[in-house]
Amino acid sequence: MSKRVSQDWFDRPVLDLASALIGARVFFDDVGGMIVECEAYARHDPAAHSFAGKTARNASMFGPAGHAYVYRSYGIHWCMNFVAQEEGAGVLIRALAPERGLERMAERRGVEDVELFCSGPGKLTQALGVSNAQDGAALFRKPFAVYAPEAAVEMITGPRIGISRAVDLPWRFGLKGSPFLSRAFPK
DNA sequence: CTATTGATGTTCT
DNA sequence: GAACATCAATAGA
Repeated sequence: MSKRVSQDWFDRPVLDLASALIGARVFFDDVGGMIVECEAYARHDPAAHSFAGKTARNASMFGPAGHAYVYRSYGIHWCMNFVAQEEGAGVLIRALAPERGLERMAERRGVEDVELFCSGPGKLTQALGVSNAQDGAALFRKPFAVYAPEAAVEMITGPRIGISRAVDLPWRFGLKGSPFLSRAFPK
């Protein structure tokens, strides 16, 4: 396995962080895998939760880089972001290729198909056991661990999913050809 | 395969 | 009241 990163690795502009995260690995309590899909949300981005300013929900986005911002989505799911260098900027982790803790993922998700464990932002938090208890947690300390990519990866980009503002920005990043994406990238 | 809908906490209007 | 960085179940082509 490649090098486990420390806080300074996260301390970079949000688009740089998002592209660096494809091929990186994230584990929570030794459950996780390779990041194959993510999206960048910038400080003055109309689609970002931080656009209208700091609130109780998004406070973690305004904290230091390298921490988690976890929010409730549609009243049901949890979604996890990695906070970047700029205030109010973060990267939504959308899909993982599962590598460790497969048994626990299957239990938490209630499915057997590995491709359904982490192929979406709500799915992967359920598989890893991440919830609002991890909002604001440091990603460079236990029980989290993040590892930089081992080698260069073939990356693709496209419009972000599930938003209605700034829909044309190509700030969704993916590992080309991965079977673990939440959806295919448009041609 | 695509389209539709129910679930439902928090934020926004 | 409406919208929302989602998902699973269901109906139809």
